[in-house]
Amino acid sequence: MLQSRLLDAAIVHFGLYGFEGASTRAIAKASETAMSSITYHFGGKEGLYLAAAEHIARQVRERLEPLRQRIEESAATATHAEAVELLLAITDRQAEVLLSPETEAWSRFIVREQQQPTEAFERIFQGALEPMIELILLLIARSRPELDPAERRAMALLLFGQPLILRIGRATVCRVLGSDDLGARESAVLRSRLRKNVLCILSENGDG
Amino acid sequence: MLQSRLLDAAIVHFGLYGFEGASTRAIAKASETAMSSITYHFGGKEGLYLAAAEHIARQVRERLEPLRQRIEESAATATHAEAVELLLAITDRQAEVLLSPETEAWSRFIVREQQQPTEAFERIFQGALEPMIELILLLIARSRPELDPAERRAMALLLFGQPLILRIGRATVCRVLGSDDLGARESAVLRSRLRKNVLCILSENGDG
DNA sequence: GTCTATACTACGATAGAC
DNA sequence: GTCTATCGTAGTATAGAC
Repeated sequence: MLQSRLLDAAIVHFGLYGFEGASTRAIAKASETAMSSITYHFGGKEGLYLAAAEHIARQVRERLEPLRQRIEESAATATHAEAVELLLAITDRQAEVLLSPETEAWSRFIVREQQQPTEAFERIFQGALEPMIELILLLIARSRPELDPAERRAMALLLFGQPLILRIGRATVCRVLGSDDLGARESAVLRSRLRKNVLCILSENGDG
Repeated sequence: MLQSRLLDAAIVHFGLYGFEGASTRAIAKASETAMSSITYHFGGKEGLYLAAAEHIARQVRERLEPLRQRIEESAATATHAEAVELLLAITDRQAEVLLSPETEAWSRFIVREQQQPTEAFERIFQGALEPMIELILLLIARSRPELDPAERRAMALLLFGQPLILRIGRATVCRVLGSDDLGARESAVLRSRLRKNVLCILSENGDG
């Protein structure tokens, strides 16, 4: 489908070169169509950009959906141990998604929007990031009810942020692990360590 | 000084718009000079880009230097508690730097290079990131000698990565904290929570 | 709906005045 | 060292054929 080919190419190009740097000619060429198709289907470069943001949000949401349903069903009645287990499931799933090659282009797009938010950030935030963070907050409220709300939010952000280096600092991760890319071995070590970190943070036996 | 004005403007523009998206005309205008000064001083757009990367690496290194010296002096003989204290000092300093407004432009530049590394990444990595991670590794080796080297590297990366959301996910952090920017109150909560997280991870009383 | 052709603007590099 | 002027290339948008 032409529109979907254009959206995929748009995410790659906007992610790599930014809104200004990307060229509608190149996006059209990668989608094997003429540049003016973009005007026709999306109204222009800006319309394509916003549609690309929504395309990303939709796909991220779809990947989260099974886990979200599972959590919404059980969060209200979960014990401390169950809440911790669900939090581990979220961060591990997040790491899995961020480690998988197909999210590379999405990530580049989202990171640009974080650094300099436009209308597109709003769509990605509300469509993908906010639901995920709300889930994390819900589970933190059950597993660490003694913390005050501001600290729970800080904790949610830091938990959510921890796996981000796997994608956003990819070049550094590879260099430090002495590997050209993150294969099964490297991924396993990173995810295992991430899991232990999350567990430590949630049980908080430090003198915190 | 003209060269330094050009470098500062270059970091801002390359960070915002990427290498292709940034315009040498705009950089020259922001530096109140003619575009051909860039050719004269840096040989062209690419030369300016690499010089900007080195400028960033140098400034990051300078900010780390006092802490680095303190750690190099004491790391070899540090007790477990001292090593943990120095690690807390590193991540807290990192958070402080990432929260400060002046690193906004650097961050945008570095993040672009992480996502799509060029020769400029090499200069930033060797000049700024690698020294910092080596310090973290040194201290982890002293505070958690029982871990095998691969896991120590994974731990160093995740510890190093945890504060990154403060800068890279700034738009999300602000939205979740319900604040337009990160003032003293928000920064204090985040840094305090970060400190507790690092402490938990290093003492590892989870079942990990 | 998708194409080609074209109008207009902005880019980087460079030559040459001072 | 810094400027202005100019060249060739590439960008977006749009009109109109089919």
